[in-house]
Amino acid sequence: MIDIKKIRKEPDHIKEALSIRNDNPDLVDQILALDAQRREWVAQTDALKAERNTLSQLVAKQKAENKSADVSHWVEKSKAIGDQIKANDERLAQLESQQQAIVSLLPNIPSDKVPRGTDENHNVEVRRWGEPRVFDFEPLPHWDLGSNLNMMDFERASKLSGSRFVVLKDKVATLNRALISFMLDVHTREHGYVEVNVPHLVKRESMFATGQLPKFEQEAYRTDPDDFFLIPTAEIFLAGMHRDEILSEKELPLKYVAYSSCYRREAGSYGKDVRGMIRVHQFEKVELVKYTTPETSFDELEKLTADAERILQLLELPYRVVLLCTGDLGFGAALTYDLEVWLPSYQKYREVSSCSNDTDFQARRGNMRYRNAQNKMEFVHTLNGSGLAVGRTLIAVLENYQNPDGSITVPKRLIPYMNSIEIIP
RNA sequence: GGAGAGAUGGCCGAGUGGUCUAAGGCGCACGCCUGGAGAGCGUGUUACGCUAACCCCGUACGUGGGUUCAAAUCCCACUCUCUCCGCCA
Repeated sequence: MIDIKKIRKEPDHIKEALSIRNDNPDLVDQILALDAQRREWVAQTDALKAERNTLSQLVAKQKAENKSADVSHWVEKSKAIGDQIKANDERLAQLESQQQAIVSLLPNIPSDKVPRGTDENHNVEVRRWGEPRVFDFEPLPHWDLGSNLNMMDFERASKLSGSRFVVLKDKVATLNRALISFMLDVHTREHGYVEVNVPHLVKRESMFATGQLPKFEQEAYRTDPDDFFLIPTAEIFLAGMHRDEILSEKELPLKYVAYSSCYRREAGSYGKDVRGMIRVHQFEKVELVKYTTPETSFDELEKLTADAERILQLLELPYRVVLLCTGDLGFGAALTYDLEVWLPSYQKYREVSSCSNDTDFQARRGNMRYRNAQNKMEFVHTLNGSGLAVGRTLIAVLENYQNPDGSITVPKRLIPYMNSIEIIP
């Protein structure tokens, strides 16, 4: 959520921010018009309430002095004011909810460091790590590798659940589990994150706080009675844990890591990545979230990104880091680095992590504050990033570590997590 | 699913119709005191509106509605939390 005061003070800045994000800048004028009206009504209604209070006090005083005093004059006047207050309050509530509805549709303001651009073609590559392997045979895509091993089953997945699902079996299933444990261990033991195990069902307001709602309702799965949402990422929970709380500066930064399944409808991605398990309705992810002070959040984002990168380095998977341009930035993000791993069958780098600084955007929606050194309340900054998307990392391991005979060499660091198996099958 | 209890400031907690934004305590921040720390003393400690900003001032006791001249306080509905029983991985 963007601060209404900021919108009031620098409307042109916000309009600019909206238009470079391919969003509608006219929303700002709508908001300002509503806000001006709203404030006028607040002032007017407050004045009426103050007047009524004075009258009430007069009545009380008169009655205290003389039980039988005639106060009907005051009483009548007060009654009339009361009716007006009631009408005003109704109108005010209306204006408030209208304004709120539009403000909650505004995305975060991009940081100055974000390159301008309309779409992903304007993203800027920041660095590369590792050399894509040169194959002396034709590398297979992961769906062929998995099916040939009889460890990846798309037919049964779609028979039971439909398209965009996958069933992992045998040692590929174990490899998947190995990746999860490995990632969690590195982040908790070496990077100082606290492991959290989260519910996969959350209330509507939790989806609002992190920015998934109201704009992206069609992306989420919802349960019919009870109105729960299946989390599209553990971020919903991690970045919402301290909702309506006041943290102390001493405990910042807070660092959490959670492994969870993620559920996404992938509405509007028809025809995209239809083969394999690159884009499925249910996948697993290890998610990193930090709560920081405003002063340190951008430095902490660099560290968080490095923490995620470390997983790829330890697995010796070649990747690159991309700075997203304004047009490609997510709803709540002020600055985002994507990590993209090399996939031989695609001859391309594909996203395995997205690390963002959401600044105070989520903190405002979720009312998450801290007391600074001057004892003042301030909104915290929240950051999040995948560390990493497990399914896509699994794909990267299969494709990059494949052998001519269709077997898969287990990356060194995963061997202890694979019951010492060094090669699949 | 059945029965009950509760929701007040950063926290605990008092307040059952007017002088209550709200006692008392704790925490925290700042100042005084001190060689330093502690103790002690003093001041402050939410949001919105008004303001260039500060002060002042006004409004606000889970949410919404009702009764009343007047509601934290009485009535109704809702939401959420907790306890017990039942069911259950």
